[in-house]
Amino acid sequence: MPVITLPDGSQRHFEQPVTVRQVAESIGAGLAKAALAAKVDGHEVDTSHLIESDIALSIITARDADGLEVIRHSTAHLLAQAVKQLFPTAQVTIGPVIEDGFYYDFSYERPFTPDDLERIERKMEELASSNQDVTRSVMPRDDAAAYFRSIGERYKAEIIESIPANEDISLYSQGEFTDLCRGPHVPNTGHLRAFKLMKIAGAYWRGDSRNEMLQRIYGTAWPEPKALAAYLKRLEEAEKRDHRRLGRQLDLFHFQEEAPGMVFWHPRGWTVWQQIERYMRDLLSHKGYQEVRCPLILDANLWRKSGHWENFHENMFTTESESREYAVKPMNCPGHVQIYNQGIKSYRDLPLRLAEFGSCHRNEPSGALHGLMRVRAFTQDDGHIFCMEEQIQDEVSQFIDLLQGVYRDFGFDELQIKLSTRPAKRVGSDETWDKAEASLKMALDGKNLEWDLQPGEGAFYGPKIEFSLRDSIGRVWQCGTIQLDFSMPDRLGAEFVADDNSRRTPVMLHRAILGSMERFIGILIEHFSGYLPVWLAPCQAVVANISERQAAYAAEVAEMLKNQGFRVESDLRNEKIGLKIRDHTLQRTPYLLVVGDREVELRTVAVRSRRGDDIGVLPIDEFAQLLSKEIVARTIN
RNA sequence: GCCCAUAUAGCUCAGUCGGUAGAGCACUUCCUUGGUAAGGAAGAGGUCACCGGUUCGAUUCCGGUUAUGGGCUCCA
Repeated sequence: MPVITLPDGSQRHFEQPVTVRQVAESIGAGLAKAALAAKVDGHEVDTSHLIESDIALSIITARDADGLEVIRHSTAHLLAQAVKQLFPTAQVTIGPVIEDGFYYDFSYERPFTPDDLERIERKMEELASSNQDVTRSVMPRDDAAAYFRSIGERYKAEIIESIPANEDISLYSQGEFTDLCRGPHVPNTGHLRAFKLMKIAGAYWRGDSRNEMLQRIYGTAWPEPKALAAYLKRLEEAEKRDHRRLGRQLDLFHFQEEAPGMVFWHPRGWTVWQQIERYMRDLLSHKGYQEVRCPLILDANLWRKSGHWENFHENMFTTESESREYAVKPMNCPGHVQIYNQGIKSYRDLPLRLAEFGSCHRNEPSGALHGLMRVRAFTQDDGHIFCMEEQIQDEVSQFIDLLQGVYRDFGFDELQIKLSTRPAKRVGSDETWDKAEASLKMALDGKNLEWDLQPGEGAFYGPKIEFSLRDSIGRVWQCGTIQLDFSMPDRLGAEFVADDNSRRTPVMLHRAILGSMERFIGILIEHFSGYLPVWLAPCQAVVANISERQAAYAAEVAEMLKNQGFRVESDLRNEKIGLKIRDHTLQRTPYLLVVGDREVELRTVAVRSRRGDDIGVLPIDEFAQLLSKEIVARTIN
């Protein structure tokens, strides 16, 4: 005689065991119809679940986040069912829910084609509208494994066999199709009415590149068609802000076949770069860093000593001359250690902070390249701090302040922090790791920051903190990092004279705020959808004349503003003002200064923003003040 | 690196069931001197990514290469 407590605190008494569905019916017919699954004392169950004892129950519908997951998971099963019907020899593997949808991996004799995808989707629609009941059954593990082997599902059987032998396995069936699954699932395929198959891709079995490549089908699923349409719209909008597309449209950079993964920066793109570099340079010099510059090519023996050759030599660009082997630097730290090693350092010299806009080359796998986000030639806003163990916490703390200020200035308000601690394979004593991890924790907690622990995820040479920012459409990008290194200073022979006249090895902190300049600019372009803040915009204002009569004045205004240090161009083309407005608006130029006869006479400019706002008619120096203010404040508009 | 797809004018894309190609925008010239998101006309522009094969003939079919896109794996 179960007593069921509902989320609102009310209780329902039943004379005998009831299913979730019956409970829902007792509350209302609408809820019974909408019920996809339920939570019983926090555990997710199907609507067919039988309740025999007193529990707390909440019904899950499509409106709940959990409900959406159920829909997506059930849609993945629907996909598998459709594939099995159309391609009986295909074997099913796994089909999990992912952000915005799901995928399902199949093993099949040939890759699926876009045509197949359409056929599968049509079949899914057919199956969904045939309103098949989805039923759950339970089987001992070995029986389940034997069952899947008997129907030729080798991968499923393998998955089941990796589950402990004494556990029961739950299976879900709809029509002729049965799949291993923890559940829960929708009670009937009729609940699945807004889905779309998105793409096909190869994926390795169990995520291991040594294994067979499976056919993965990605799909998206939503509670209703409207939500699906909104999602597709969202994808379209995201595509419009793709930095590769904007890079071409705004004439910022290009790639070409002769230099895969390496950027040709155009004047406009390079202007953005220079603004960022100048900003960082000023800031770092105020924060006690000294900027340096190291050779791009170094003897392979140095990379052997640093340990990089052993681990990454496949990914390094190499060259040779006069029988000597060299490598193009994939990172800057060994170079910085060479600078540190010149002369004898005293503990009084520490912390010593070296910074470099370090040009690095890594021969990334061709398939990994992606616009500015993953390149082979990149520039890190790199820095290395040589210090004593007891200085770590303070340095980390200062670094976090610096980083937060930088992200704020670039218009990122949300920060995610992860602390990665000692991995199984590591160098350095436990005592050193204890101290190092504690310093990082204390630095974070000292600022009241929220952070996630990633145990075991640190580098073999030391623990690290990673900083990610969230962009305007919610994507998270890891940019900043600070890593302790107990290994390299020792390997490369860095030391200092301590206050007791002993020789000691300094701790080295690797740190970057933007990460890679290329990638960061890519992120900025997408974050702002090309509407870079005035302080970063390659061109801050264009002076456009209405007719030829004002050409000289327009050129004069542009010249005056340029002389004051603003990035201003003039547009004296023999075109209507409407066209010029369109062109420069599409170019995301923050301000368009229109000059006609009226403006010439009063020596003013009619100011229009790229958002289409009429700022009014201003004297030239008043506009210059407005621009200055925005640049200093790093206003985002 | 692996799987799939794609590669035609500066850009976005048509097209050729095998007979060496077309649009819009951009570009050049001319007309127009126009007040807040596209004024008009004419012209020029392509080894159809590259290499090879089949064929009387290949941009088209086949194979390879390279690059790009979407994934997978990887990212010191």
